[in-house]
Amino acid sequence: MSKSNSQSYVCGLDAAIDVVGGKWKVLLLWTLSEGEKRFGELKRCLDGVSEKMLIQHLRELERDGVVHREVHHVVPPKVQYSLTEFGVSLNDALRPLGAWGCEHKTRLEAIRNTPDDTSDAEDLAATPASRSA
Amino acid sequence: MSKSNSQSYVCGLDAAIDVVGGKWKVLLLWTLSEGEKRFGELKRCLDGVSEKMLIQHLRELERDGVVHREVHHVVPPKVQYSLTEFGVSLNDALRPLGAWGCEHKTRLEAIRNTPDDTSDAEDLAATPASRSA
DNA sequence: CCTCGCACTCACCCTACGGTAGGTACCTTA
DNA sequence: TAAGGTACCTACCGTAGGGTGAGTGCGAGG
Repeated sequence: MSKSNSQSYVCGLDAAIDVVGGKWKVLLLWTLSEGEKRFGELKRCLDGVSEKMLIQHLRELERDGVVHREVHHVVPPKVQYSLTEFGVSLNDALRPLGAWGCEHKTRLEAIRNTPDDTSDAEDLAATPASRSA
Repeated sequence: MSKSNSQSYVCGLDAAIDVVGGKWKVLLLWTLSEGEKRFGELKRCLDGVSEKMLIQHLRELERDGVVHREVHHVVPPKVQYSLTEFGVSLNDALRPLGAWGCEHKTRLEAIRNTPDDTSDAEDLAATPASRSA
């Protein structure tokens, strides 16, 4: 992502979103929170991710210090990925957000699956009808 | 964003990230958490956002039900944006993440400002010949 | 009269994010 | 001998996310 890279984050949220803002990043964290996993396992767990993206995101997460990469120099290559304490703390910080998303996910899915309502009938030129949150 | 749009979210985190995953979304939420603000105010608060993105993100957040848009039909147009209860709950859910980011933001900034280390000396493809383990 | 500010809209452009496909070095199994 | 698995790398390519700049309708200020 790197939305505001190479300059100061405003409130910390930027930083966090920056770390976690890839397409598969949160899935990776989520999956790794179950425990150590190797590359192929992750690939199978995420199901749909391309190897390129998996590696890329793993590298970024490693670089950010949230995942640990352990290479075993054995004949069929074996690499274990796991969360660092940093990553665990990140996962903890993400938990409320996950709960929020879980709680409202059906609603959000519904919104996103509507064929684009464009329900701005009451825009700058219509009756200010009663709306409710 | 819409990383996995029109299909089920895996763990709720996807959904949340989807809502909040724009470049300025979290900043918007953060800014709006201070209270009702009008368009120009937001523009000045975020400082650097283009009007297009501001509107776009505001629209998306409105569509997701996290911000409320109130149009006053006065001669110089006046539009007030505020958080809905939904948005407030989202902000609450984001707070730990913000705290996490705040706590580690210097570290993350440092990582992101390093001119790309590529410190993988012991990789799988480092020494092409001498690797018999 | 000209311009500015508000709150947008529209058109164009460019980057980077993400996907696809093919290749690598080594060993195991059929 | 061929196929397959492991953990990658590399090049190419399409799209969408984001940026720039102009225009709009209206009143206020210089």
